[in-house]
Amino acid sequence: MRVSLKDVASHAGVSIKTVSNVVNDHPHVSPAMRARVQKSIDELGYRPNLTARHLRKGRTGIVALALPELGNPYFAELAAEVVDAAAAHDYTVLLDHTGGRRDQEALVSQGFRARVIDGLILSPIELEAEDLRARAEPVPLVLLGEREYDLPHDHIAIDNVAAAREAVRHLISLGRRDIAFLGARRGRSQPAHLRLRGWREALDAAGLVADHRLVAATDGWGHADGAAAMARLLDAGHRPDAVFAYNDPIAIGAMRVLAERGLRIPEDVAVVGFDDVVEGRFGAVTLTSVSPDKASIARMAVESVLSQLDGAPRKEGRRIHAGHRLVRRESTLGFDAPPPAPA
Amino acid sequence: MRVSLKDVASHAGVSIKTVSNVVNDHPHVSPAMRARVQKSIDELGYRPNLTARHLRKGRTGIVALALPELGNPYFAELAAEVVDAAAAHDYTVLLDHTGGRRDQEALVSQGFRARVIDGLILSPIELEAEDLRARAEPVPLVLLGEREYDLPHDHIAIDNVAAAREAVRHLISLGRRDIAFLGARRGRSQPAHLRLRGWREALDAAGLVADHRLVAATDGWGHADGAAAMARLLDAGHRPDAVFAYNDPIAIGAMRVLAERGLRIPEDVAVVGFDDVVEGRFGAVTLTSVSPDKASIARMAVESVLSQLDGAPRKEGRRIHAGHRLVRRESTLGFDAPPPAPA
DNA sequence: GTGAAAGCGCTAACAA
DNA sequence: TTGTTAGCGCTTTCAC
Repeated sequence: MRVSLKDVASHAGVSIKTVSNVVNDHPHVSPAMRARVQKSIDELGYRPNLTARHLRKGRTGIVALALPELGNPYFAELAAEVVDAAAAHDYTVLLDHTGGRRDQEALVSQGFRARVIDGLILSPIELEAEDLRARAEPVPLVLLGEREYDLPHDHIAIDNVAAAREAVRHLISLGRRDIAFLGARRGRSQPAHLRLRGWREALDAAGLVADHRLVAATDGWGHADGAAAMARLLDAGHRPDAVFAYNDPIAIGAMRVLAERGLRIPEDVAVVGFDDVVEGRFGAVTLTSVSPDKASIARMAVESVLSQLDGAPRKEGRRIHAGHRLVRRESTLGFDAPPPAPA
Repeated sequence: MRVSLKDVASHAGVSIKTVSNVVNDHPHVSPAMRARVQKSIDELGYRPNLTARHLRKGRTGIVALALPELGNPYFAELAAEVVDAAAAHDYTVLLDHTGGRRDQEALVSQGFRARVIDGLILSPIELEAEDLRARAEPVPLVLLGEREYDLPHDHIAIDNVAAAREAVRHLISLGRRDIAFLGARRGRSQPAHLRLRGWREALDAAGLVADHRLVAATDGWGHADGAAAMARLLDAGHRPDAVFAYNDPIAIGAMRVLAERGLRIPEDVAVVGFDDVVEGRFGAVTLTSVSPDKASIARMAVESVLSQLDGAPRKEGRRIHAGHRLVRRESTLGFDAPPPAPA
C-alpha cells in the first residue's frame, strides 16, 4: 500500500505537520528534525499524493491544450512548445484534439472531457461566439489562432492579415500577377478569412484584381486537400503564376500536383505557405513560408492562463499579437535561394 | 464560489448522498426525487469536483504519454491515436516529451512531473533497464518502441527486425546491392539496433556484404540529421545504390541531398523510410516506407494500462507485436508506382 | 519550532 | 429509497 504523511509521521515519531513542513521545504524546521524526517521519508519511500494536495489547494497544476489535430505538424510543433512553456511553471499539459469540429470544440470549452484542469488553451476552427458565451465553466480560457471573438478571453495569434499581405506582396514583387489562394473554407464559417483578407488587400494595393476564381476551397487543411484544390484549379483551366496557401501542408500538396503536371516551381508557379513547418525546409523545392513565433505564442498562452488564475477574472479579453516573419526559400526565389534548412 | 454537493443538497432539501446518487446515476432513486435534485443542480450550476472524486476513488482518469519529441510526425500521429484510444475509455491524456534523453526519460518513469496519473505510456530512446528497475512508482507502465528490456512491463511495438528485413529485401529484389543504413546511433546505446539487425540479416540472406562503411550514424532523427548523414556518406566517396533509413524524416532529408547532388531517385539511388508519415506521401518523389499500425499500438497501450489498473500487477511483461506493412511508392518503384497519396 | 484538529468535496458502508 | 458518517491525504490555521 502507499505510504502517507501519517505513516511517515508515526515512523519518525513526529506530527503530521512537521513532516508536511519538511516535504514542502518550510523555513522554520530545525536541521536535526529535518534530517530525521527525511530519513523516514526515504526509508518508507514516501511520495506525496498530488490529488490530495490539489483538492486542498484548489489547483491541479494541469493546463489543457485543445488543438484541431495533431497530425498537422504546425499543431504538433506548437504542442511541444506549450509543453515546454508549461513545464517552466511546473505545469503539465493535458492534450485533447477536436478535429476542428464545432461540437467537439464546444464540448471542450465546456470542460467536458478534461475537468481536472486549472486552465484551457483552445485553438478553435468552427466554434462560434455563442458557444463560448454559453460556457458555464469558470476555468480560465485562452484562445489561439485565426478566429476572433468579441468575448472576455485573451486571444493570442500573429497578425494574420499583415502576414498574408507580406506573403502576397513578396509574390507581387517577384512579378507575379495571377495569385491563387488555396485553403478557403466552404460554407458560412470562414476560419481563413484573415489570411484571405490579407491576400485581397495586397492585390488591391498593387492595383491587381483579386479574382475569386483563383480562390480554391478545401475540406480540410492537409496535404491531400491542397493537392485536390490545386488539381481542381488547373483542371478548370486556371493557371496562376503563383499560389498562396493557407498553410504548409496545403502548399506542399499543391506543389506535388504542380510537379506532376510538369509545371516548374518557381519558374512557372511560385508557392508560398504558412506556418513554416520543418517539412517545408526539406522538400525537393524548399518552401517559402510565413513563420509564426510558436515559442512566444505558447509562452504567452501559458502565462495568460496562470495570470488569470491569480488575478481577478478578465472583464475584457486582450488581443495579443505574436511575431512572425516571411522566410524566403526556393519555392519563390528559385535555386539561388539561401542554402536549405536554415533555422 | 463553486457549488458543492452540500450546496445542492441543502437547496433541494435532501441529503448529500441523494444528490450523489443522482449525479452518479445510481439505480435506486425515485424519478420524482431525481427530477427535484436535477432541478437544483441546474439552477445552481453544479459541477462535480473531479479532484475530490479522484482522491476518494484513487483513480484520476488520466494516463500520461511520454514521447521523445512531438516535432517528429510519427510521434505526433501516434499521440493523436493515443488520445482517441484513451477517450474511448473515458480517459484523457497528459502529454510529456523527453527529447529522447536518458535523464528526462528516467525522470518521467519515476513519475517526476506527472504524478496525477493512473498509468504511463513511455516511448524510451536512451533509457536503460537499470533506470526502470530503480523505479519506485507503483503506477502501471507500458513501453513503446524499439527498445526492449527484460522487465515486468508490457512492451508494444511492431516486429522491427522483420519489418527492416522486408524493407531491405524489397530493395534487393529491385536489384540493389550497395544498401546503406542511415540513422544508427553514435555511442554505446544503440536504439536502432533492431532495424540495423534486420538490414544485416536481409543482406546476409541474399549473400551480400553488410558493409559497415555504409552505416551512417546520426545525432538525432530529424530531416537535418538525415541530410547530414547522406552528405557525409557521399563526401566520403561512398555511393550506395539504395538507402534504408531509420525513419521517414531521415529518409526525406537524405532525398533532398541526393537531389541536390544530381542523383535520381530511384534510378540512381532507391530510398526506403520507416513510419509512413503523411509527409512521405506528398514529396516530389513519394516515399516507400514501413507502415506501422499506429492505431493498434495506441489501442493496445491504453488497454494494457487499464488492465493493469484492474488486475494484479504484472509479474511478467508481455511482448506484443503490432502489425506493419511495407508501402511501396515512387522512391523505390519510380513513377510507374501507384498514384500518390493512397491511404 | 512543533502539535492537534478542521476541512477541501466526494464516495461508500452502514443505518434507518 | 434516503440519510448519516467516516474517511481519501493533504494543507493550514491556531495553539503550545
